[in-house]
Amino acid sequence: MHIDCDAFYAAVELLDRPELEKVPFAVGGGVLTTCNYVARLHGCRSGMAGFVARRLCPELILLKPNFDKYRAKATEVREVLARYDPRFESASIDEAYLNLTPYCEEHGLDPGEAVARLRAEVREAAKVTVSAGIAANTRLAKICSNMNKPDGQFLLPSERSAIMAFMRDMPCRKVNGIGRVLERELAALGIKTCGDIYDHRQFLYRLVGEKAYEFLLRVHLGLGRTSVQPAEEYERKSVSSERTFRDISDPVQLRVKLRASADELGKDLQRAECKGRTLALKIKLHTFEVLTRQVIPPKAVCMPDDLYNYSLPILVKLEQEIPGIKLRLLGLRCSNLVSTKKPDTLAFFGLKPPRRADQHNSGNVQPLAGHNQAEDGQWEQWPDEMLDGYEMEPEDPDVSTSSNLHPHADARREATAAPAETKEATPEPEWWDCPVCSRPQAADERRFNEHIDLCLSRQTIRDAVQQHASLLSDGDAGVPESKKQKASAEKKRGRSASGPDPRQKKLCFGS
DNA sequence: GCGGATCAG
DNA sequence: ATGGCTGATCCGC
Repeated sequence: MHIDCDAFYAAVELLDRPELEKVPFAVGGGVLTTCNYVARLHGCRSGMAGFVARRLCPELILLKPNFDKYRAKATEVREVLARYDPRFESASIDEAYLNLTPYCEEHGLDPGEAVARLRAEVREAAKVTVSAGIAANTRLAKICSNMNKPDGQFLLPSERSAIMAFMRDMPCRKVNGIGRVLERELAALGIKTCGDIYDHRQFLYRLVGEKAYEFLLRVHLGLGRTSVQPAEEYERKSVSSERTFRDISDPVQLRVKLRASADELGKDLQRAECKGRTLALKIKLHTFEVLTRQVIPPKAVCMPDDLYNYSLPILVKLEQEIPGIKLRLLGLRCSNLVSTKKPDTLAFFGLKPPRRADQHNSGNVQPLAGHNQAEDGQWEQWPDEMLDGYEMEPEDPDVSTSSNLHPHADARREATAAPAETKEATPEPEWWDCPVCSRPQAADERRFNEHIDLCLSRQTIRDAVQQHASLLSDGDAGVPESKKQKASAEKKRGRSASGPDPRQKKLCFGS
Protein backbone atom coordinates (compact mmCIF):
# COMPACT_ATOMS: atom_id res chain seq x y z
CA MET A 1 0.00 0.00 0.00
CA HIS A 2 1.05 3.56 -0.66
CA ILE A 3 -0.22 6.32 1.56
CA ASP A 4 -0.09 9.98 0.78
CA CYS A 5 -1.12 12.88 2.98
CA ASP A 6 -3.46 15.31 1.29
CA ALA A 7 -1.98 18.77 0.72
CA PHE A 8 0.17 18.12 3.72
CA TYR A 9 1.71 21.50 4.43
CA ALA A 10 -1.53 23.35 3.85
CA ALA A 11 -3.43 20.85 5.97
CA VAL A 12 -1.05 21.27 8.88
CA GLU A 13 -1.20 25.05 8.69
CA LEU A 14 -4.95 24.86 8.58
CA LEU A 15 -5.01 23.08 11.92
CA ASP A 16 -3.40 26.07 13.58
CA ARG A 17 -5.28 28.69 11.63
CA PRO A 18 -8.75 27.50 10.63
CA GLU A 19 -9.62 30.97 9.39
CA LEU A 20 -7.45 30.27 6.36
CA GLU A 21 -10.14 27.90 5.20
CA LYS A 22 -11.99 30.68 3.48
CA VAL A 23 -9.13 32.53 1.84
CA PRO A 24 -6.69 31.65 -0.88
CA PHE A 25 -3.43 30.66 0.74
CA ALA A 26 -0.40 28.61 -0.10
CA VAL A 27 2.69 27.41 1.66
CA GLY A 28 6.10 28.07 0.26
CA GLY A 29 8.89 30.56 0.24
CA GLY A 30 10.01 31.54 -3.20
CA VAL A 31 8.09 28.62 -4.48
CA LEU A 32 4.61 27.52 -3.82
CA THR A 33 4.64 24.02 -2.46
CA THR A 34 1.09 23.32 -1.56
CA CYS A 35 -2.10 25.31 -1.63
CA ASN A 36 -5.69 25.07 -0.55
CA TYR A 37 -8.76 24.58 -2.62
CA VAL A 38 -9.59 28.24 -2.84
CA ALA A 39 -6.15 29.05 -4.15
CA ARG A 40 -6.59 26.36 -6.76
CA LEU A 41 -9.76 28.00 -7.94
CA HIS A 42 -7.56 30.93 -8.85
CA GLY A 43 -5.39 28.70 -10.94
CA CYS A 44 -2.64 28.29 -8.38
CA ARG A 45 -1.22 24.84 -8.47
CA SER A 46 1.19 23.13 -6.19
CA GLY A 47 4.63 23.17 -7.71
CA MET A 48 4.11 26.61 -9.13
CA ALA A 49 6.51 29.49 -8.73
CA GLY A 50 5.39 31.79 -5.97
CA PHE A 51 5.48 34.92 -8.04
CA VAL A 52 3.38 33.32 -10.75
CA ALA A 53 0.77 32.38 -8.19
CA ARG A 54 0.74 35.95 -6.97
CA ARG A 55 0.07 37.08 -10.51
CA LEU A 56 -2.86 34.76 -10.85
CA CYS A 57 -4.24 35.65 -7.48
CA PRO A 58 -3.02 38.94 -6.00
CA GLU A 59 -4.72 38.39 -2.67
CA LEU A 60 -3.03 35.06 -2.24
CA ILE A 61 -1.62 34.62 1.24
CA LEU A 62 1.79 33.03 1.14
CA LEU A 63 2.80 31.32 4.35
CA LYS A 64 6.38 30.71 5.25
CA PRO A 65 6.90 26.97 5.54
CA ASN A 66 7.62 25.63 8.99
CA PHE A 67 9.31 22.31 8.47
CA ASP A 68 9.73 21.52 12.13
CA LYS A 69 5.99 21.67 12.44
CA TYR A 70 5.48 19.39 9.45
CA ARG A 71 8.01 16.90 10.74
CA ALA A 72 6.25 16.79 14.08
CA LYS A 73 2.98 16.12 12.35
CA ALA A 74 4.60 13.48 10.20
CA THR A 75 5.69 11.58 13.30
CA GLU A 76 2.12 11.60 14.54
CA VAL A 77 1.02 10.03 11.29
CA ARG A 78 3.86 7.54 11.32
CA GLU A 79 2.99 6.36 14.79
CA VAL A 80 -0.27 5.14 13.36
CA LEU A 81 1.39 3.60 10.32
CA ALA A 82 3.74 1.64 12.55
CA ARG A 83 0.79 -0.14 14.09
CA TYR A 84 -0.06 -1.58 10.70
CA ASP A 85 3.45 -2.28 9.52
CA PRO A 86 6.33 -1.69 11.91
CA ARG A 87 8.72 -1.84 8.97
CA PHE A 88 6.89 0.68 6.81
CA GLU A 89 8.97 2.75 4.44
CA SER A 90 8.84 6.52 4.49
CA ALA A 91 9.12 7.80 0.94
CA SER A 92 9.11 11.45 1.96
CA ILE A 93 7.75 13.56 4.76
CA ASP A 94 4.17 12.85 3.79
CA GLU A 95 4.31 9.55 1.94
CA ALA A 96 4.92 5.97 2.92
CA TYR A 97 4.71 2.42 1.71
CA LEU A 98 3.33 -0.33 3.88
CA ASN A 99 3.12 -4.07 3.54
CA LEU A 100 -0.31 -4.78 4.91
CA THR A 101 -0.36 -8.49 4.24
CA PRO A 102 0.68 -9.58 7.74
CA TYR A 103 -1.73 -7.18 9.39
CA CYS A 104 -4.63 -8.34 7.28
CA GLU A 105 -3.90 -11.97 8.05
CA GLU A 106 -3.57 -11.40 11.75
CA HIS A 107 -6.77 -9.45 12.00
CA GLY A 108 -8.74 -11.28 9.39
CA LEU A 109 -9.37 -8.16 7.37
CA ASP A 110 -9.59 -7.28 3.72
CA PRO A 111 -6.91 -4.84 2.61
CA GLY A 112 -9.67 -2.37 1.87
CA GLU A 113 -11.05 -2.66 5.38
CA ALA A 114 -7.65 -2.39 6.95
CA VAL A 115 -6.81 0.73 4.99
CA ALA A 116 -10.14 2.32 5.81
CA ARG A 117 -9.38 1.66 9.44
CA LEU A 118 -5.87 3.02 9.11
CA ARG A 119 -7.04 6.21 7.48
CA ALA A 120 -9.65 6.72 10.17
CA GLU A 121 -7.00 6.26 12.82
CA VAL A 122 -4.71 8.78 11.16
CA ARG A 123 -7.50 11.29 10.93
CA GLU A 124 -8.35 10.70 14.57
CA ALA A 125 -4.80 10.87 15.86
CA ALA A 126 -3.20 13.48 13.61
CA LYS A 127 -6.24 15.37 12.34
CA VAL A 128 -5.14 15.24 8.73
CA THR A 129 -6.61 13.27 5.88
CA VAL A 130 -4.66 10.80 3.81
CA SER A 131 -5.25 8.98 0.56
CA ALA A 132 -4.19 5.44 -0.07
CA GLY A 133 -3.56 3.08 -2.92
CA ILE A 134 -3.71 -0.65 -2.43
CA ALA A 135 -2.02 -2.84 -4.98
CA ALA A 136 0.37 -5.70 -5.59
CA ASN A 137 3.54 -3.61 -5.66
CA THR A 138 4.85 -0.17 -4.86
CA ARG A 139 4.65 1.19 -8.37
CA LEU A 140 1.00 0.37 -8.71
CA ALA A 141 0.17 1.44 -5.18
CA LYS A 142 1.73 4.82 -5.78
CA ILE A 143 -0.43 5.39 -8.81
CA CYS A 144 -3.50 4.15 -6.98
CA SER A 145 -3.11 6.52 -4.09
CA ASN A 146 -3.79 9.36 -6.48
CA MET A 147 -6.97 7.85 -7.84
CA ASN A 148 -9.30 8.99 -5.10
CA LYS A 149 -7.54 11.96 -3.68
CA PRO A 150 -8.24 13.64 -1.34
CA ASP A 151 -9.32 11.55 1.59
CA GLY A 152 -9.97 8.43 -0.41
CA GLN A 153 -8.59 5.05 -1.24
CA PHE A 154 -8.39 2.85 -4.29
CA LEU A 155 -7.84 -0.86 -4.49
CA LEU A 156 -6.42 -2.49 -7.56
CA PRO A 157 -7.08 -6.24 -7.46
CA SER A 158 -3.93 -8.29 -7.63
CA GLU A 159 -4.85 -10.11 -10.78
CA ARG A 160 -3.01 -10.04 -14.03
CA SER A 161 -6.08 -9.08 -15.99
CA ALA A 162 -7.06 -6.27 -13.68
CA ILE A 163 -3.55 -4.91 -13.59
CA MET A 164 -3.13 -4.99 -17.35
CA ALA A 165 -6.46 -3.30 -17.84
CA PHE A 166 -5.48 -0.71 -15.30
CA MET A 167 -2.20 0.07 -16.99
CA ARG A 168 -3.57 -0.02 -20.50
CA ASP A 169 -5.17 3.41 -20.29
CA MET A 170 -2.83 4.85 -17.71
CA PRO A 171 -1.06 7.97 -19.03
CA CYS A 172 2.68 7.37 -18.95
CA ARG A 173 3.27 10.52 -16.99
CA LYS A 174 1.45 9.08 -13.97
CA VAL A 175 4.22 6.56 -13.52
CA ASN A 176 6.89 7.44 -11.04
CA GLY A 177 10.03 7.37 -13.18
CA ILE A 178 8.50 8.98 -16.24
CA GLY A 179 9.02 12.69 -16.21
CA ARG A 180 8.50 15.44 -18.67
CA VAL A 181 11.33 14.59 -20.99
CA LEU A 182 10.59 10.92 -21.31
CA GLU A 183 6.92 11.69 -21.66
CA ARG A 184 7.77 13.88 -24.64
CA GLU A 185 9.96 11.28 -26.24
CA LEU A 186 7.32 8.65 -25.81
CA ALA A 187 4.65 10.91 -27.16
CA ALA A 188 6.76 11.42 -30.25
CA LEU A 189 6.43 7.71 -30.89
CA GLY A 190 2.73 7.86 -30.30
CA ILE A 191 2.99 6.40 -26.84
CA LYS A 192 0.58 8.11 -24.54
CA THR A 193 -0.46 5.37 -22.18
CA CYS A 194 1.34 2.51 -20.54
CA GLY A 195 -0.65 0.22 -22.75
CA ASP A 196 0.92 1.79 -25.82
CA ILE A 197 4.41 0.86 -24.73
CA TYR A 198 4.34 -2.72 -25.86
CA ASP A 199 3.25 -2.00 -29.39
CA HIS A 200 6.16 0.35 -29.96
CA ARG A 201 8.86 -1.65 -28.26
CA GLN A 202 10.89 -2.15 -31.42
CA PHE A 203 11.67 1.57 -31.57
CA LEU A 204 11.88 2.07 -27.88
CA TYR A 205 15.06 0.19 -27.27
CA ARG A 206 17.18 2.44 -29.38
CA LEU A 207 15.39 5.58 -28.32
CA VAL A 208 15.75 5.24 -24.59
CA GLY A 209 18.51 2.70 -24.07
CA GLU A 210 18.57 -0.62 -22.33
CA LYS A 211 17.76 0.33 -18.78
CA ALA A 212 14.91 2.61 -19.61
CA TYR A 213 13.64 0.06 -22.07
CA GLU A 214 13.44 -2.66 -19.49
CA PHE A 215 11.95 -0.18 -17.10
CA LEU A 216 9.21 0.74 -19.55
CA LEU A 217 8.32 -2.83 -20.27
CA ARG A 218 8.03 -3.46 -16.58
CA VAL A 219 5.79 -0.45 -16.35
CA HIS A 220 3.68 -1.79 -19.15
CA LEU A 221 3.27 -5.05 -17.30
CA GLY A 222 2.53 -3.31 -14.04
CA LEU A 223 5.53 -4.92 -12.40
CA GLY A 224 7.22 -3.26 -9.49
CA ARG A 225 8.95 -3.63 -6.20
CA THR A 226 7.16 -5.77 -3.66
CA SER A 227 9.47 -5.34 -0.70
CA VAL A 228 9.25 -2.52 1.76
CA GLN A 229 11.86 -1.54 4.29
CA PRO A 230 12.56 1.37 6.63
CA ALA A 231 14.18 4.27 4.82
CA GLU A 232 16.98 4.29 7.36
CA GLU A 233 18.24 1.03 5.93
CA TYR A 234 19.10 2.61 2.63
CA GLU A 235 22.65 3.78 2.30
CA ARG A 236 23.24 7.37 1.46
CA LYS A 237 25.46 7.86 -1.58
CA SER A 238 26.15 11.55 -1.64
CA VAL A 239 25.84 14.71 0.41
CA SER A 240 25.67 18.13 -1.13
CA SER A 241 24.99 21.74 -0.48
CA GLU A 242 24.31 24.48 -2.98
CA ARG A 243 22.95 28.00 -2.98
CA THR A 244 21.42 30.32 -5.52
CA PHE A 245 22.20 34.03 -5.41
CA ARG A 246 22.21 37.18 -7.48
CA ASP A 247 24.60 36.93 -10.36
CA ILE A 248 28.19 37.20 -9.19
CA SER A 249 31.32 37.74 -11.27
CA ASP A 250 33.62 39.10 -8.59
CA PRO A 251 36.25 36.44 -7.82
CA VAL A 252 36.39 37.50 -4.20
CA GLN A 253 32.67 37.15 -3.75
CA LEU A 254 32.75 33.83 -5.49
CA ARG A 255 35.30 32.62 -2.97
CA VAL A 256 33.06 33.79 -0.18
CA LYS A 257 30.29 31.70 -1.65
CA LEU A 258 32.58 28.73 -2.01
CA ARG A 259 33.66 29.13 1.59
CA ALA A 260 30.03 29.20 2.73
CA SER A 261 29.29 26.12 0.70
CA ALA A 262 32.25 24.33 2.22
CA ASP A 263 31.10 25.22 5.71
CA GLU A 264 27.58 24.02 5.03
CA LEU A 265 28.68 20.77 3.47
CA GLY A 266 31.12 20.23 6.30
CA LYS A 267 28.28 20.45 8.78
CA ASP A 268 26.11 18.11 6.76
CA LEU A 269 28.90 15.58 6.45
CA GLN A 270 29.40 15.71 10.17
CA ARG A 271 25.70 15.13 10.71
CA ALA A 272 25.73 12.27 8.26
CA GLU A 273 28.86 10.88 9.88
CA CYS A 274 30.73 10.37 6.67
CA LYS A 275 33.49 11.67 4.42
CA GLY A 276 33.69 11.87 0.67
CA ARG A 277 36.37 10.36 -1.49
CA THR A 278 35.11 12.46 -4.37
CA LEU A 279 34.45 16.17 -4.23
CA ALA A 280 32.48 17.99 -6.91
CA LEU A 281 31.95 21.65 -7.61
CA LYS A 282 28.69 22.63 -9.22
CA ILE A 283 27.98 25.99 -10.76
CA LYS A 284 25.11 27.49 -12.65
CA LEU A 285 25.92 30.31 -15.02
CA HIS A 286 23.72 33.35 -15.26
CA THR A 287 22.43 31.69 -18.41
CA PHE A 288 21.12 28.81 -16.26
CA GLU A 289 23.65 26.46 -17.81
CA VAL A 290 24.88 23.98 -15.24
CA LEU A 291 28.43 22.68 -14.98
CA THR A 292 30.06 20.25 -12.59
CA ARG A 293 33.70 19.40 -12.10
CA GLN A 294 35.09 16.92 -9.65
CA VAL A 295 38.34 15.92 -8.02
CA ILE A 296 39.56 13.03 -5.97
CA PRO A 297 41.45 14.45 -3.02
CA PRO A 298 44.37 12.43 -1.66
CA LYS A 299 42.19 11.37 1.23
CA ALA A 300 38.49 11.38 2.01
CA VAL A 301 37.37 14.84 3.02
CA CYS A 302 34.82 16.26 5.43
CA MET A 303 36.43 19.29 7.06
CA PRO A 304 35.29 22.66 5.68
CA ASP A 305 38.87 23.78 5.13
CA ASP A 306 39.64 20.72 3.07
CA LEU A 307 36.43 21.05 1.12
CA TYR A 308 37.33 24.63 0.32
CA ASN A 309 40.98 24.04 -0.46
CA TYR A 310 40.39 21.09 -2.74
CA SER A 311 37.54 22.72 -4.63
CA LEU A 312 39.10 26.15 -5.04
CA PRO A 313 41.45 25.04 -7.82
CA ILE A 314 38.45 23.78 -9.76
CA LEU A 315 36.82 27.14 -9.47
CA VAL A 316 40.00 28.87 -10.52
CA LYS A 317 40.24 26.67 -13.56
CA LEU A 318 36.66 27.40 -14.53
CA GLU A 319 37.27 31.10 -14.10
CA GLN A 320 40.09 30.81 -16.59
CA GLU A 321 38.13 28.67 -19.00
CA ILE A 322 35.12 30.95 -18.94
CA PRO A 323 36.21 34.58 -19.18
CA GLY A 324 33.83 36.99 -17.52
CA ILE A 325 32.14 34.12 -15.77
CA LYS A 326 28.93 35.08 -14.04
CA LEU A 327 27.30 32.68 -11.61
CA ARG A 328 23.86 32.40 -10.10
CA LEU A 329 24.54 29.21 -8.14
CA LEU A 330 27.43 27.47 -6.54
CA GLY A 331 27.59 24.25 -4.59
CA LEU A 332 29.68 21.34 -3.43
CA ARG A 333 28.96 17.65 -3.33
CA CYS A 334 30.70 14.71 -1.75
CA SER A 335 30.23 11.23 -3.14
CA ASN A 336 31.94 7.89 -2.83
CA LEU A 337 31.19 8.19 0.82
CA VAL A 338 32.97 6.42 3.60
CA SER A 339 31.40 6.21 6.99
CA THR A 340 33.03 7.79 9.98
CA LYS A 341 30.62 6.07 12.28
CA LYS A 342 32.17 4.06 14.98
CA PRO A 343 32.48 0.65 13.42
CA ASP A 344 30.03 -1.84 14.79
CA THR A 345 32.41 -4.31 16.32
CA LEU A 346 30.11 -7.27 16.14
CA ALA A 347 29.21 -6.71 12.55
CA PHE A 348 32.77 -6.02 11.59
CA PHE A 349 33.91 -9.32 12.94
CA GLY A 350 31.06 -11.13 11.32
CA LEU A 351 29.58 -12.25 14.58
CA LYS A 352 26.28 -10.65 13.97
CA PRO A 353 23.32 -12.19 12.15
CA PRO A 354 22.94 -11.47 8.43
CA ARG A 355 21.63 -7.95 8.95
CA ARG A 356 21.32 -6.70 5.43
CA ALA A 357 22.61 -3.43 4.03
CA ASP A 358 26.22 -4.09 4.76
CA GLN A 359 27.29 -0.93 6.47
CA HIS A 360 30.01 1.08 4.98
CA ASN A 361 33.23 -0.40 6.00
CA SER A 362 35.81 2.02 7.13
CA GLY A 363 37.30 2.84 3.82
CA ASN A 364 39.85 0.09 3.51
CA VAL A 365 37.37 -2.48 2.38
CA GLN A 366 35.75 -2.21 -0.99
CA PRO A 367 32.01 -2.49 -1.04
CA LEU A 368 31.19 -5.77 -2.73
CA ALA A 369 30.77 -5.02 -6.39
CA GLY A 370 27.77 -3.23 -7.71
CA HIS A 371 25.23 -5.98 -7.43
CA ASN A 372 23.96 -6.60 -3.95
CA GLN A 373 20.73 -7.91 -2.63
CA ALA A 374 19.20 -4.53 -2.16
CA GLU A 375 19.71 -3.93 -5.81
CA ASP A 376 18.04 -7.16 -6.73
CA GLY A 377 15.08 -6.21 -4.62
CA GLN A 378 14.67 -2.98 -6.42
CA TRP A 379 14.35 -4.48 -9.81
CA GLU A 380 12.46 -7.45 -8.65
CA GLN A 381 13.63 -9.93 -11.24
CA TRP A 382 11.98 -10.45 -14.53
CA PRO A 383 9.82 -13.48 -14.70
CA ASP A 384 11.93 -15.32 -17.21
CA GLU A 385 9.12 -16.30 -19.49
CA MET A 386 8.29 -12.64 -19.97
CA LEU A 387 11.78 -11.35 -20.10
CA ASP A 388 12.51 -13.47 -23.09
CA GLY A 389 10.05 -12.13 -25.56
CA TYR A 390 10.26 -8.65 -24.24
CA GLU A 391 13.87 -7.94 -24.28
CA MET A 392 16.01 -7.10 -27.29
CA GLU A 393 15.09 -7.91 -30.84
CA PRO A 394 13.84 -4.40 -31.16
CA GLU A 395 13.85 -4.71 -34.89
CA ASP A 396 12.56 -8.18 -35.22
CA PRO A 397 9.33 -7.77 -37.10
CA ASP A 398 8.10 -11.23 -36.32
CA VAL A 399 7.54 -10.35 -32.72
CA SER A 400 3.93 -9.98 -33.52
CA THR A 401 1.86 -7.34 -31.89
CA SER A 402 -0.76 -9.85 -31.04
CA SER A 403 -2.36 -9.81 -27.66
CA ASN A 404 -0.04 -12.52 -26.54
CA LEU A 405 1.52 -11.28 -23.36
CA HIS A 406 3.94 -14.12 -23.01
CA PRO A 407 5.83 -14.07 -26.23
CA HIS A 408 8.30 -16.77 -25.39
CA ALA A 409 11.21 -16.05 -27.64
CA ASP A 410 12.36 -19.58 -27.21
CA ALA A 411 15.90 -20.39 -26.32
CA ARG A 412 17.26 -16.94 -26.32
CA ARG A 413 20.61 -17.75 -24.87
CA GLU A 414 21.19 -14.59 -22.97
CA ALA A 415 19.58 -11.34 -22.29
CA THR A 416 22.19 -8.78 -23.07
CA ALA A 417 25.84 -8.44 -23.80
CA ALA A 418 26.22 -7.68 -20.12
CA PRO A 419 27.82 -9.86 -17.43
CA ALA A 420 25.11 -12.41 -18.03
CA GLU A 421 26.31 -14.70 -15.31
CA THR A 422 24.01 -13.47 -12.62
CA LYS A 423 20.85 -13.50 -14.64
CA GLU A 424 21.25 -17.01 -15.84
CA ALA A 425 21.94 -18.43 -12.43
CA THR A 426 18.39 -18.21 -11.19
CA PRO A 427 17.48 -21.85 -10.71
CA GLU A 428 20.61 -22.48 -8.69
CA PRO A 429 20.63 -21.93 -4.96
CA GLU A 430 20.83 -18.17 -4.62
CA TRP A 431 23.13 -18.18 -1.64
CA TRP A 432 26.29 -19.88 -0.64
CA ASP A 433 27.28 -19.94 2.97
CA CYS A 434 30.68 -18.51 3.66
CA PRO A 435 32.86 -21.11 5.34
CA VAL A 436 34.48 -18.42 7.46
CA CYS A 437 31.66 -16.28 8.73
CA SER A 438 28.85 -18.65 7.66
CA ARG A 439 26.78 -15.80 6.42
CA PRO A 440 24.97 -16.24 3.13
CA GLN A 441 26.66 -14.78 0.09
CA ALA A 442 25.56 -14.22 -3.45
CA ALA A 443 26.09 -17.40 -5.42
CA ASP A 444 28.66 -15.95 -7.72
CA GLU A 445 32.04 -17.53 -7.86
CA ARG A 446 34.10 -14.43 -8.25
CA ARG A 447 32.32 -12.43 -5.60
CA PHE A 448 32.18 -15.42 -3.30
CA ASN A 449 35.92 -15.76 -3.46
CA GLU A 450 36.35 -12.07 -2.87
CA HIS A 451 34.18 -12.38 0.16
CA ILE A 452 36.20 -15.24 1.55
CA ASP A 453 39.32 -13.20 1.10
CA LEU A 454 37.63 -10.47 3.01
CA CYS A 455 36.65 -12.79 5.81
CA LEU A 456 40.08 -14.22 6.03
CA SER A 457 41.56 -10.81 6.45
CA ARG A 458 38.99 -10.13 9.13
CA GLN A 459 39.96 -13.38 10.74
CA THR A 460 43.51 -12.21 10.72
CA ILE A 461 42.52 -8.98 12.36
CA ARG A 462 40.40 -10.77 14.92
CA ASP A 463 43.22 -13.07 15.85
CA ALA A 464 45.53 -10.17 16.19
CA VAL A 465 43.08 -8.28 18.31
CA GLN A 466 42.43 -11.20 20.60
CA GLN A 467 46.07 -11.88 20.93
CA HIS A 468 46.92 -8.37 21.89
CA ALA A 469 43.59 -7.42 23.32
CA SER A 470 44.96 -5.89 26.44
CA LEU A 471 47.78 -4.15 24.71
CA LEU A 472 45.91 -2.49 21.94
CA SER A 473 44.85 0.95 22.96
CA ASP A 474 42.96 1.23 19.71
CA GLY A 475 44.79 3.37 17.30
CA ASP A 476 42.12 4.29 14.85
CA ALA A 477 41.85 8.00 14.34
CA GLY A 478 43.28 8.47 17.76
CA VAL A 479 39.88 8.12 19.32
CA PRO A 480 40.03 6.53 22.73
CA GLU A 481 37.84 3.49 23.16
CA SER A 482 35.86 5.07 25.94
CA LYS A 483 34.81 7.95 23.75
CA LYS A 484 33.82 5.66 20.96
CA GLN A 485 31.61 3.63 23.23
CA LYS A 486 29.89 6.72 24.39
CA ALA A 487 29.29 8.00 20.92
CA SER A 488 27.77 4.69 20.05
CA ALA A 489 25.47 4.69 23.03
CA GLU A 490 24.05 8.07 22.21
CA LYS A 491 23.95 7.29 18.54
CA LYS A 492 22.37 10.18 16.78
CA ARG A 493 19.81 11.24 19.25
CA GLY A 494 16.51 12.37 17.91
CA ARG A 495 17.24 10.88 14.55
CA SER A 496 15.39 7.67 15.05
CA ALA A 497 12.79 8.80 17.52
CA SER A 498 11.41 12.07 16.27
CA GLY A 499 13.41 10.96 13.27
CA PRO A 500 12.72 13.56 10.65
CA ASP A 501 15.02 13.77 7.76
CA PRO A 502 13.09 11.14 5.91
CA ARG A 503 15.50 9.86 3.38
CA GLN A 504 14.39 10.78 -0.01
CA LYS A 505 14.40 7.53 -1.71
CA LYS A 506 13.69 6.99 -5.27
CA LEU A 507 11.60 3.97 -5.65
CA CYS A 508 11.60 3.04 -9.23
CA PHE A 509 13.66 3.62 -12.26
CA GLY A 510 16.17 5.59 -10.41
CA SER A 511 15.84 3.41 -7.50
C1' DG B 1 35.82 7.71 -13.77
C1' DC B 2 33.70 12.32 -15.59
C1' DG B 3 30.23 15.37 -16.90
C1' DG B 4 25.65 16.13 -18.53
C1' DA B 5 20.83 15.12 -17.88
C1' DT B 6 16.49 13.43 -16.05
C1' DC B 7 13.50 12.63 -12.19
C1' DA B 8 11.34 12.99 -7.57
C1' DG B 9 9.61 15.38 -3.63
C1' DA C 1 9.08 32.23 -17.87
C1' DT C 2 8.73 27.78 -14.48
C1' DG C 3 11.49 27.09 -8.88
C1' DG C 4 15.41 26.09 -5.17
C1' DC C 5 17.52 22.25 -3.01
C1' DT C 6 18.96 17.39 -2.14
C1' DG C 7 19.75 13.05 -3.78
C1' DA C 8 19.70 9.06 -7.11
C1' DT C 9 20.50 6.98 -11.51
C1' DC C 10 21.66 6.62 -16.45
C1' DC C 11 24.14 7.60 -20.70
C1' DG C 12 27.98 8.44 -23.54
C1' DC C 13 32.54 9.28 -23.39
